[in-house]
Amino acid sequence: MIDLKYLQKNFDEASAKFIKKGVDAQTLVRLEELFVTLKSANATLEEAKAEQNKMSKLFGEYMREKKDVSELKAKVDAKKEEIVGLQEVAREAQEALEKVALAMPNLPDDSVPEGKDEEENVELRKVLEPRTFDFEPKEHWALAELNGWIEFDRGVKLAKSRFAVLRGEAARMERALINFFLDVNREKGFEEVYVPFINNATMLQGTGQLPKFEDDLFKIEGEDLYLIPTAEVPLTNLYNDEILTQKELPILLTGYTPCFRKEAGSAGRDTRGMIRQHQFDKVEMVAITTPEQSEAIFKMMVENASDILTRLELPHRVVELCGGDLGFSAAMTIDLEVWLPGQNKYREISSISNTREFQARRAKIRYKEGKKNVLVNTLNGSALAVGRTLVAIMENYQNEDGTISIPEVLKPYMGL
RNA sequence: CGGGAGAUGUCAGAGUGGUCGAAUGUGCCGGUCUUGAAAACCGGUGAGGGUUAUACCUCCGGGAGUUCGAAUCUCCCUCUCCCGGCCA
Repeated sequence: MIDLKYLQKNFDEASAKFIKKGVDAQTLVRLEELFVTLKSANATLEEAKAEQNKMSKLFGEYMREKKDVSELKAKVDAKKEEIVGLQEVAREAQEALEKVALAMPNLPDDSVPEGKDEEENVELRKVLEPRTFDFEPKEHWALAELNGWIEFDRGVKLAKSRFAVLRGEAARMERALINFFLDVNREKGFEEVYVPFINNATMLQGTGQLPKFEDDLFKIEGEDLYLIPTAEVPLTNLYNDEILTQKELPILLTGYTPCFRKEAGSAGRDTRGMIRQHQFDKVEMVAITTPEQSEAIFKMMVENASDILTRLELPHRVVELCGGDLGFSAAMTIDLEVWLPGQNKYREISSISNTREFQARRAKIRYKEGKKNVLVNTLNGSALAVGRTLVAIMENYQNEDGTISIPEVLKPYMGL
């Protein structure tokens, strides 16, 4: 959630920033109006309540002094009726504001490059040279079939399209990758956490998936519960509605979870293979920091994810997202894209974002700075997406006969 | 899933219709004392909104109701603990 007071006081500045993220001015004007309306409705209501409270206290005095209360009662009753109406006005104003405000994306940082979509993202650097093949490298689904690693059709049978089954060595590599990622993250100071894979609506709203992206989530029928689309949800909301001490910050967390996404809007893209599935594994990093700490932690998280790819000897590049490509909650995002020789392009394998106070305001995560309660900064990033790493290993480590070599760092994890 | 008890500030725990945002203890922060620490003593200390700052409003698990007035009474829901059932 954005800071409505900031919006009101610095309207022009805020709208300039929002334009970078593709929010139209009309919506902003409306939002500001709703905020002003709510404030005045509340002021009127509270004034009436103050009068009523005062009269009720008087009532007690009258009773004690055995004075006649019938006149006072009549006045209070009239005031009560007035309050009912005012309350309704205030409630409606509140709902109208929330509806718009909760659907409003985060403001991008000043440093974020201008741009409409992913075409205008900025490559910061490349890490490791892509290997040269003396044969035509295959795409991962072809390799999956040759090696009996992935069964797409049986996954579809068990659930529906975009579910897959990993078999044998592939299943073991999936598990090995999870352990490897968690170990590296732990080395870097992240605490390993195991969380529920099902969270309630309040938590999903805290991190920004609800109410706007309900269609992308798998909901449990008849319950106020959803399958998590990323570990960012449970890890960040671990501290939902809490006030932390400054001493305990920064909090660095890592956890493995499967992720469940409907991605209704993605039909037609990456329909083949493992790139876009309804269920996938991911190891996530989450940081809860003071505003002063978050820049440095953000860099560290990017370095860490890049380091993991380097240890796996997977060529990749570091890309800064432009304003138009930023996600809903992010103030800035850096993606890591891994080289896929079969597809002959770089594909996203990690996304690291600083949401600043955006999620903290929604999830009410604060820390004590002296006497004051201050919103934390929350950051999240993949380290890494497991399924896509498997794909990258398949394509980068393929041999001419279609077999796949195992990366050195994974061998101990696979008992080799 | 069945039976019983409960949900109050960091925690523990009082409060059963008004003067209670809430005793007391504890924790935490600041101070005195001390070479330093501990102990002792003194002071401060819930959250959100609102205001330049006060006023003022809301919150005692959540929601609805009774009442001039609710932490306190009624109803519904959720959660926790104990007993039983079932179970990895």
